[in-house]
Amino acid sequence: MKQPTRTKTRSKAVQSKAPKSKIAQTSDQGLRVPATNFTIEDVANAAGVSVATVSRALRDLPNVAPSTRQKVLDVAQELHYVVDPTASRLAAGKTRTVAVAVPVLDAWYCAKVVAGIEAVLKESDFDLLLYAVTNESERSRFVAGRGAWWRRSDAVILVDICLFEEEAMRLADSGAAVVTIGTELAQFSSVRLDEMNSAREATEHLIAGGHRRIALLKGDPLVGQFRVPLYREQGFFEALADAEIEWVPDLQISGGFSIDGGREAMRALLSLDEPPTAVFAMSDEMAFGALHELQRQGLSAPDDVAIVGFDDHDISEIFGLTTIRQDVEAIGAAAARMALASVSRTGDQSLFEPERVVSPTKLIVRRTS
Amino acid sequence: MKQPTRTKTRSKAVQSKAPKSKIAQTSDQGLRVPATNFTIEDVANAAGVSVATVSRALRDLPNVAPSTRQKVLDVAQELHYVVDPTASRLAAGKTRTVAVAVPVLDAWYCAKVVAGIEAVLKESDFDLLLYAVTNESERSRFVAGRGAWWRRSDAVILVDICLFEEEAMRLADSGAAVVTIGTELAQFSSVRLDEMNSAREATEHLIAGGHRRIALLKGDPLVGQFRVPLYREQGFFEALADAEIEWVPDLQISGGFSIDGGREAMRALLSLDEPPTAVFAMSDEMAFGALHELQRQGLSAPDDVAIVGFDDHDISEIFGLTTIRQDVEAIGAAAARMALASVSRTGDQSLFEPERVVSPTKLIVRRTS
DNA sequence: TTGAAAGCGCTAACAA
DNA sequence: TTGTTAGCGCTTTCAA
Repeated sequence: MKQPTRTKTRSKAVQSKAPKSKIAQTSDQGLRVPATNFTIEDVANAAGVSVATVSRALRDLPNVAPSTRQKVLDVAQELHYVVDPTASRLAAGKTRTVAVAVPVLDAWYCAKVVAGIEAVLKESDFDLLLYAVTNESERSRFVAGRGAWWRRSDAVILVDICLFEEEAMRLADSGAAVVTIGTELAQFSSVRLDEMNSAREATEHLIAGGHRRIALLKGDPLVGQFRVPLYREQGFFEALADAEIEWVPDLQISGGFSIDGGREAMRALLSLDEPPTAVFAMSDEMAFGALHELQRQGLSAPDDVAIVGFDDHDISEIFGLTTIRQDVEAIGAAAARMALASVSRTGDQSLFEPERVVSPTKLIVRRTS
Repeated sequence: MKQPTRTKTRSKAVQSKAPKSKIAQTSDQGLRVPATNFTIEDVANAAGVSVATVSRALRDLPNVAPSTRQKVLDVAQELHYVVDPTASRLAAGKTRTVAVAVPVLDAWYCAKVVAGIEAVLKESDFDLLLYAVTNESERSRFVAGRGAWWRRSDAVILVDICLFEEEAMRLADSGAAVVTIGTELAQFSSVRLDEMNSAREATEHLIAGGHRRIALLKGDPLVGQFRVPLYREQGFFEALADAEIEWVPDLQISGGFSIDGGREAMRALLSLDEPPTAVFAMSDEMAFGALHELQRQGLSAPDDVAIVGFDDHDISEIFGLTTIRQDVEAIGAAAARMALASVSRTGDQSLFEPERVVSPTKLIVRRTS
């Protein structure tokens, strides 16, 4: 028969006290948290019950006598006992952790999303594993099959990560609950904006201001299923079409969603034979760069070129930037809630209908238009 | 005798193939990653060796015949086998994870630090658990004893988290390697700026510009051992003293390190009977707020009030803000490297001398001064 | 060089 | 209501 080596040293007689050997190491230092880590077995011995009972009591499961539960709680408290999350995970198969993947960490948008997610997870005592999935190779490693998050998290939230259909299928097979932000895939729950109408509204605002030569400051070339730039583009074009404005290809330029990119793009636009009188930037950060370039050339918005951005970045108000406001933290929070919901659902994840949330946006008119 | 229920179904005869039952579920779908998760035992069976050998082979341990190792590697590859990190942690006691605690997630500074940390951890295949430790109660829960990170991470990096001596001692006892950013504690390795001299340089720059009525835009009231504001303050005062400028208490005001706070503070300063002619803001974001308020009142920098910030935020250049530049990502990266170094060190952590890095800063003169 | 087997600390059937 | 015990999937002596 199996011989419980470790336990053997502990006397059954010890009742409402922790095993002698371990307590000794703690001594009577009062405040200090013991360097020794007690196990569930220590608690069981000290409380005079079985480990199973301790486990139940600590997790508020039914079928534990109130007095027993209290006893266990007291002992655990006294011993500063905390369940080892790793052991718990191994035995129960739950990690109480969600993995979050973002394309960049130090962009305003991503930081806000993560903040929104974290706040919600914290309420449920879930941990957050953070991954920057910056390029193609990182993405495919993360997504296909067993990324680092695998078996370390119950759910994964993809923030503006573009997936190919095949990758999506693999992810769906991974056993984790998946929620996407910014993209929408057949298999997963998602939260996104009504990109098209938001972009259309921004563009219509410019048109209403009398502009007919409007440039589009876009993001990078697309990969996978990251459709955000496409949708915004579509809204932009529809607005033009409705106003019967002819589209000039030269006025479409990429700014890579960055400040620097916006600056470069604006420079290019201004050097055109016939520069635009207005610019719709797909992100506020690109708009900042554009404003900067205007300023450098002694020009200003809206006098020389009107500008509308997208996001309502914390700093946009200072620039007086007209923009489309979105509540990024709320988006993160919503995604986190979906993730928690799927995790707590029992049964095969693929049997549940993906949930879809469209977060509202609002045109904020300021001075640059 | 112990009866291996699960294993029993697998025939010993199966040699260089995975157990029939599991393979069957995968079928011959080619690309799809099998829904079934293989275990080390499956690999062992398929390779015709013991689990111990698989474990050794996979971790590049010595005492494995080259041919055996290759065999194991091949089989593992074929089965898409990936070690379960949880089980591995439980058995080996290493998590390959570091916990990062920041006071806020959506501040420019914190996002950059986290980005720096993440980039380094990724290189070593370490995961990053992210925690926002916003208030006193969260801090004490995180730090004292067994926070959520406990036993889930080998190291913890505290970003501008203020600790009381007692809390630091508990943390030191926790068994995790600890690195602090922004603060310096006796027990832990740290990376910080030369706050005092940086602040002094900023102030001296203002004084050199002829200013004698200089306001100080500080952070919040202090808690624990978060000394950054104190050090910057000290540098500021020393510069004043050196120039024999008398200090006016009214000119010292808190802006909570936020844009809004900076705006409020500037408003208060401007409503003074004798407003300052210059402001040293302890962060660029507060400086942005201050600039905004100036602008609102039809004033500008440096004509009406000169402003110097601290950080060199991505957007500072656009505002033409004179500031103290720090390389925040590098700071995060340095801290991460220290954390990895301590983790890989064997033996009692407390026996090692804490490492201390002071990251350089630089005064960037622009238009606001 | 390899394998057998005892854990790591917990959860969850199943018995009692 | 409580206890016993077989795992969870891996690492690590200790033998062979």
